[in-house]
Amino acid sequence: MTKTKKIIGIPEPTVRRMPTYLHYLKELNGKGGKTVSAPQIASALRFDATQVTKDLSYTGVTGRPRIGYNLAELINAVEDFLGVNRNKEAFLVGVGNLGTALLRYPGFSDLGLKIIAGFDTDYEKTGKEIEGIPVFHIDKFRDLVERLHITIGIVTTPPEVAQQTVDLMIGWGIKAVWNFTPVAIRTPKHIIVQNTSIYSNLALLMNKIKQQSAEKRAND
Amino acid sequence: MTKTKKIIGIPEPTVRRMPTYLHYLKELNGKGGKTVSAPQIASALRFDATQVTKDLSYTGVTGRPRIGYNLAELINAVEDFLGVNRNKEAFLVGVGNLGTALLRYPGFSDLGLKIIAGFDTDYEKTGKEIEGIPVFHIDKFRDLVERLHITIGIVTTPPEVAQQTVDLMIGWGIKAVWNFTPVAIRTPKHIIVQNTSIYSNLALLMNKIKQQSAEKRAND
DNA sequence: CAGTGTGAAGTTGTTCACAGCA
DNA sequence: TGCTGTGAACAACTTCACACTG
Repeated sequence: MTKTKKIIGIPEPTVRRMPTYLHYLKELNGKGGKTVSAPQIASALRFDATQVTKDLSYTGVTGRPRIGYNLAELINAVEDFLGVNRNKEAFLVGVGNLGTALLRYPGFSDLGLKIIAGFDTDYEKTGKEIEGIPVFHIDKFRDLVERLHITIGIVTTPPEVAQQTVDLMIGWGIKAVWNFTPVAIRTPKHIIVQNTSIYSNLALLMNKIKQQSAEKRAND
Repeated sequence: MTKTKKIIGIPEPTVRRMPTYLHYLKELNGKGGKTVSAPQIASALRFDATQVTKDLSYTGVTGRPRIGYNLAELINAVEDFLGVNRNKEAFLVGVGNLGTALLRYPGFSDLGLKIIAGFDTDYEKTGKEIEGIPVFHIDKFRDLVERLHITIGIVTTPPEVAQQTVDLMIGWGIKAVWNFTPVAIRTPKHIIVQNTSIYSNLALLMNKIKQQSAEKRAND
């Protein structure tokens, strides 16, 4: 049997919401909370209570009626779900504005990602460290990926060179790509790609604004 | 009649995809293309062809069988849809790593957003310019919002102060908030909020990686 | 035919309704 | 009574099927 078994099947929106839960739960924990209920989470986060229950059920925790979930246990379960402990390492290519900001960003470790090095083609940018993370010339990428067994590549290059950068990265052994450019990247099917476009979110914002003013106009 | 009419009702995923279309269409245009078909777009972007057709239909353009869409016309329609021309102005609060990167980001104008000024509480950061955009102390916010009629606020503060920052901004006249913190912000219902969490995307990436290794293990 | 455009079917995600429990 | 947990109804989005056109 060659058929690939589908193992988990967690709804994508659920995964998206997990970091939000984690953030809130940690905040609660910081305030000394011991238990938390789904309705409580829902009202704080403006989610639907049933949805919270369903989402949390994917982590495997089980709560108690009238009481809710044990906070520490729940935090652990969510962290486990997100794989915070696995502590994956990544390389980042394209040390421009966005790339630099990501290198400086302290929060990735909260979700178990550590950026080990940055790379660029511009010799002006290489040879330094940013927040303790070294920036190398792209020439070093291949060698370092192999030696350090890095499998995740973050792409923050200009869009024009995004595809060729990813092609190279994959050739050099990268298995998962986090793409911050607006380019729709082509990869072999076994490569994991996560696109993160600030533009999509901006488009949503602008559209909401447009819609609201249209409604206001219509109701005059 | 006080009932609020629902005017448009465009699917959110469609709005999200629009900037991707726009980017690809402009690229095509740069190469001298004159027409483009939905299947062509779909194969380049790895989308479903019917979905492309449906998405584009929301812009109001109409294509021709056997030929496709007029490229220039289509780009115009998509830009119009996204409101690129309306050219909205925004203030940004929290000139840290991410805030600085956003101030430096050249691409927002592609979608009609212009960041006019940055604000921070830290006097170390104020009084300078970043990429030509002045950074003021938060004390100046209220006055400038009123004088310049700014309605969009971008929040890149530390999470701990995100809620209070937004409360202030709204008190001072901001109508739409683009929130880059992981905090679920509470606002009056007439305020527009767009959350953009890098963590959600990272969670998605990590989850895909986890799932893939689970599948591989299961198929051994 | 190779494309547009659309109504209908299928799939995925959300919300409701309620059984079970302490 | 206030919560968990779940099966069923509902809503949103995607994909399919096909009629239509130059």
